[in-house]
Amino acid sequence: MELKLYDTLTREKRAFRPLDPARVRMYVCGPTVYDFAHIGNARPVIVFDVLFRLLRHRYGAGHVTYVRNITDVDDKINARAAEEYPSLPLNEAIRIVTEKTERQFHDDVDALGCLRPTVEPRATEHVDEMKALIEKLVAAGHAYVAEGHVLFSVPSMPDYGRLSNRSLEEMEAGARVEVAPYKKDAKDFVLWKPSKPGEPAWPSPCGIAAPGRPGWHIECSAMSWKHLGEMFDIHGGGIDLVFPHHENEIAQSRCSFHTPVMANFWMHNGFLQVEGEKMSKSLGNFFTIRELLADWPGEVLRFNMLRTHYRQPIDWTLNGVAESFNTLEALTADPGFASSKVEAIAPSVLEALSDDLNTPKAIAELHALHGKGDMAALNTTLRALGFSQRPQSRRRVDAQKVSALIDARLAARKAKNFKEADRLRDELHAMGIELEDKRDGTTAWKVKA
RNA sequence: GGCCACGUGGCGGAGUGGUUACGCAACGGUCUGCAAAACCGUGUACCCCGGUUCAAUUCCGGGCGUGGCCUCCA
Repeated sequence: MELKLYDTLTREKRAFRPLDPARVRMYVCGPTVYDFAHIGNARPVIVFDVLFRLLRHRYGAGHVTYVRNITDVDDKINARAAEEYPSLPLNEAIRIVTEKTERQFHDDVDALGCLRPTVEPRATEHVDEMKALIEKLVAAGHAYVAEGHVLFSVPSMPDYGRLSNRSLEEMEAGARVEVAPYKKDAKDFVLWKPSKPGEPAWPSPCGIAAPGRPGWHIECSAMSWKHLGEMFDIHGGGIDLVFPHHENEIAQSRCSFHTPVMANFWMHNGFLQVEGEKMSKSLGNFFTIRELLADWPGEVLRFNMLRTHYRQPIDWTLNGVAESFNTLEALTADPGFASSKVEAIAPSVLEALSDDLNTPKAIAELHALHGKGDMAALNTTLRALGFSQRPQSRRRVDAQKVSALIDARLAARKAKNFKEADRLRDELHAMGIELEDKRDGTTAWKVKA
């Protein structure tokens, strides 16, 4: 069956046909590395990992190129570096912050069962490409130099705004920010700006004497160009990036290369709330991936994320995660799951995923395989979806104490002192220990989620 | 204010113009000293108001609610 994907640009679900089936190309906006990634950041990483796996399955692992950038030049990074390492030169502090954060990010998403992208380009290693694009845009009349800045001229692109479905006139009316005096038009955005002393700086393009640094959007145009070409198949990210980030990427890339589209499919994952409220530090419901991994296995977090379709809003709740633990534990109970490393996607699951990544449906199909007793298909499909191990509770227990209590309970049972036996079981239960009396007279136990 | 999503049983969530989604939880049963696990069984829900229709949760219009973007943000 064919793969159908929803395209934000055309607002329709349609058949996916790669420009070149021998090289399917996907770009996803990656993290700005200045702090631990939060659970909202995890959503696109997991969602597009599933898509990456699906594309590899359909076109062959060697025929899919997945690029996810690392933004390592940004005001927030500078601020964090200055704050954490005030005694170091800023550039050195920045390097420490970005490298450390990148490692943390990798550790976190590895634990979530995500494959590494084919390429993870860093913005600071693509400044030459950014400058080349900026030069092209100026030469083509789509950008201009003003007071050491280079600005993209939004009115120079008649169909600017198609992705976010807003017309130039509408944006005119909605302008709320104070307009910098050097801008020809309020909507124009920065491609290059001067660096303040001490800030990261590179020789400027377009004959600007003072050193500068790139604007926010140009890096993605540059890195996708370098690694995927002038046009490619899929561009993904969070729905909040539609405007202005992706809109501006499109403007930069299309006006540089005179292409009808930048990517054939624009995919955006929905937002995440926590316990029914917007996640924010002030509400105290802000969770980093790292914090959640302390309490829950990564595969449980992954499963919980995939229970909701990627375009739907997701309400991240403690109850939901606990339910995911139980469900995933049941689905991975077959001993064959742990022993086999074979990956394969069962036809029913493939069909669900091929319908715009319908992961809730796919999970229902996993339950159907489980119900039918088709454990081989279930196990290999789970692995293909990135679930590599059965969830283990993160509760810490004193195993010696547990076995002592269990021995005492077995003794009490033998003596038919059932009141004492039940009391001991309750005590263990309070510690999060679930008992299972086997037929052979022994007692197995496990730690609850 | 403009633009855009979403609103299904206790919870998650698929899907459909007329037939049981599925899962979790709960409840009943088998099993057990009692439990747990496992297995069997039990749930007729689709925000509101109009319209179209023989028939709407499903299509159309309006309303209400929630969230997102318009400024850094997945």
